[in-house]
Amino acid sequence: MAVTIRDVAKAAGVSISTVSRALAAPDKVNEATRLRVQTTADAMGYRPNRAARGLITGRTGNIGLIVPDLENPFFGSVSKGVQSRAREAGYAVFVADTDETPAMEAEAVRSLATQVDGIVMCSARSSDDAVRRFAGEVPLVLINRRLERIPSVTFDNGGGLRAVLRHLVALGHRRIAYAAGPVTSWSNSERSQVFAAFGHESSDLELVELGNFAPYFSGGIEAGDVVIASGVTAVVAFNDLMAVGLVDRLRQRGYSVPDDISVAGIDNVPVATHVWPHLTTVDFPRIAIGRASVDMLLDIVLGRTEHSHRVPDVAVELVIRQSTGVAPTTARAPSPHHTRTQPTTASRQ
Amino acid sequence: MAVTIRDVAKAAGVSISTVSRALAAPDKVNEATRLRVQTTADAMGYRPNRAARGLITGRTGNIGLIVPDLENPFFGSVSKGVQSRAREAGYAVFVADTDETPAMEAEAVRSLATQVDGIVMCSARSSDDAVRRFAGEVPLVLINRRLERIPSVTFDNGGGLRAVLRHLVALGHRRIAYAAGPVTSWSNSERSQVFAAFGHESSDLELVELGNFAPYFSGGIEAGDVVIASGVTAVVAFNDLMAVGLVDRLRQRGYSVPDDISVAGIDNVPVATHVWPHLTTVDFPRIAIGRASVDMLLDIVLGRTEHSHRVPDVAVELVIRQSTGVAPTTARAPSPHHTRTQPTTASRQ
DNA sequence: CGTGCGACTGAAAAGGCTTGCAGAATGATC
DNA sequence: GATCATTCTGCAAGCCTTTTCAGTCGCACG
Repeated sequence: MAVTIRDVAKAAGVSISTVSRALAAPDKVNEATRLRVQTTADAMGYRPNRAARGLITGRTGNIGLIVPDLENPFFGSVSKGVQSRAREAGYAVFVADTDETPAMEAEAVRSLATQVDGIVMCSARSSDDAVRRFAGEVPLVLINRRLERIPSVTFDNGGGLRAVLRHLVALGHRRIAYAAGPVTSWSNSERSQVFAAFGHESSDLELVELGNFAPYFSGGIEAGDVVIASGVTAVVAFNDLMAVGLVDRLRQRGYSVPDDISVAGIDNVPVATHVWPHLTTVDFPRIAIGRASVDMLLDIVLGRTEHSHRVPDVAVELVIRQSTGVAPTTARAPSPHHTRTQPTTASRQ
Repeated sequence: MAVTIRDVAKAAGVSISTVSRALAAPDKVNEATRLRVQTTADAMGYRPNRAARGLITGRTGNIGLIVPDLENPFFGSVSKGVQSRAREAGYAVFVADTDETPAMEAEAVRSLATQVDGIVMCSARSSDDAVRRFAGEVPLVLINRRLERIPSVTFDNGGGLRAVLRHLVALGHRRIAYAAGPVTSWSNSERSQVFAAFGHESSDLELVELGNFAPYFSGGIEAGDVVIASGVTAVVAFNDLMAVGLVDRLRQRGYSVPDDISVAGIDNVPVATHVWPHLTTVDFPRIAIGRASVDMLLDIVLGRTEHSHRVPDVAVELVIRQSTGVAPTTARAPSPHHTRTQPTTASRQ
């Protein structure tokens, strides 16, 4: 059915070895024959069978990408970055969605391990030990999780969160909540620590951690009531999705954002500017991160690992928008509905 | 490095053929040996090399998924559906993101064709001829595009749009716009036709098509000004993302949704309920669609194609929320800012 | 005890490709 | 014209499985 190297060889009147070389190692073959082979190959629509090639070279030309949730725009962006860099490098990419469960991560690694040259794993939900085991099976690069001696690309989680907190403090907030994400999330635990430690920067600050909540809109809805009950004037959510849910719930309950309560997210996913008020958040260059992870993986796979195994935290950026404002003087009770004057800021994207 | 069937054979004291059979065709081998082989294979962590297997069986156990934009939540959901069904059936999936360009679709098909058993192609942007050519290269199932003699799963585009239009008419709207999506999009052209044809259902209706606009938030921003200039009282956008951009732009320009202008989207992606007002839209069961497409592809690949080549349009559902309302009596000029009383509707998801 | 049968098992080919090695052809040198 | 160095090119092995085909073995039956 498909045209094989043998067919091309016959058509071009050369041996299969010559065809193989003409296509893969152009300088080891006479220019004239090379051209002839190339032409007939193109004419016949020949495409080398990568499985067969992989069998002998030991490399598949594929990489795997494992993410917790493809519906989450954060991972969509990362996937896009991984995609594009991989394609440039001539690699195809397997994607596996694990529904945020460690079990499926293990399964994905097992089933992918044999047919890829390496795996990029995003926001791994598995235990440290499990992740180490994965790395033993197949070249592995972690995104958004740091683990001793495992290559990873991470971003400055702590710096981002601190920037948000300083911003809120500058606006006069003194009682601030962190709406935590999944317990199994490495970045959640890092943020949680940074949040707790922030109390030392300035005293007279009351920091309360709430949750954990699911890293979705629904988690934000749930968090909304808890935030209200906690009596804070500002809340930072684990991610933008949760922040958006929070804002929605607060409005439902009759609270105005940011007049009664300020809300900030983390991630700067597109939805952050789709909602009103536009979300104050922390921007991660997600596509760049995806691309960087592929570069790192290829460095390892191709054995050109000169540089360190860990990309320094990529810089993050506090993006101040309309969901955070000065702390209310009297707070607490639902304010009457009032529309603020329309900011004229153009929306991003 | 990796443990091969030969290693297992040696360890279990049998031939490689026996190992192969023990694992793949349990009834063709003595129960005792089967157990012994199974055990040692497990103990050694043997995983058959799928490339080698594919070489001989002609099947790879992989399928390809091609989508225009992974960052678009619509395709994220579809991917998730494809994912989960494929995994259940023991298939791994390659994903390719084409950045909405026909050229990349062709490239993706070419590079995937040799290493998958079939491809699911979502919202193909290529010409009919090109798509036909793809289908000639590899078993292909189309999502969201109908093409004579090519298997596809589509949804009732026309019915969805008509439902929205009837809804708007019932609310008293007489001048209604359709903000069109990409020219290369099949569903856009179908919607465009349905929209134009709708004029016949009731007379005294003024239907204007605007665009084309990009199927993103940014496209909606652009569309917003055009909509205002057109003087309509209601607009249906090509998709939710565009509708959200539209709403944002209208608010920026001082128009209230739905008091001055009603806006409806199509797709019911999560963001539809993340924004305020929640978007009136048409719901597609995206995950189910993804799953169905895999079923269909496998039917073809495995040669069990009893049923027709085309899944009947899957049902869609009009979801009425807060972005559409009764037509304004005097319309046109930006209304003063006024907040409507808060609906108490619970948000979905 | 010889024959035949069934149930298992093993040898070997095949699948498409890369690559080390040897052979052929070409050209240059003496 | 013969020799030798250079390119090129072809042969064949090998990558890991599956699967056909033939063979072994034990056992029941005559």
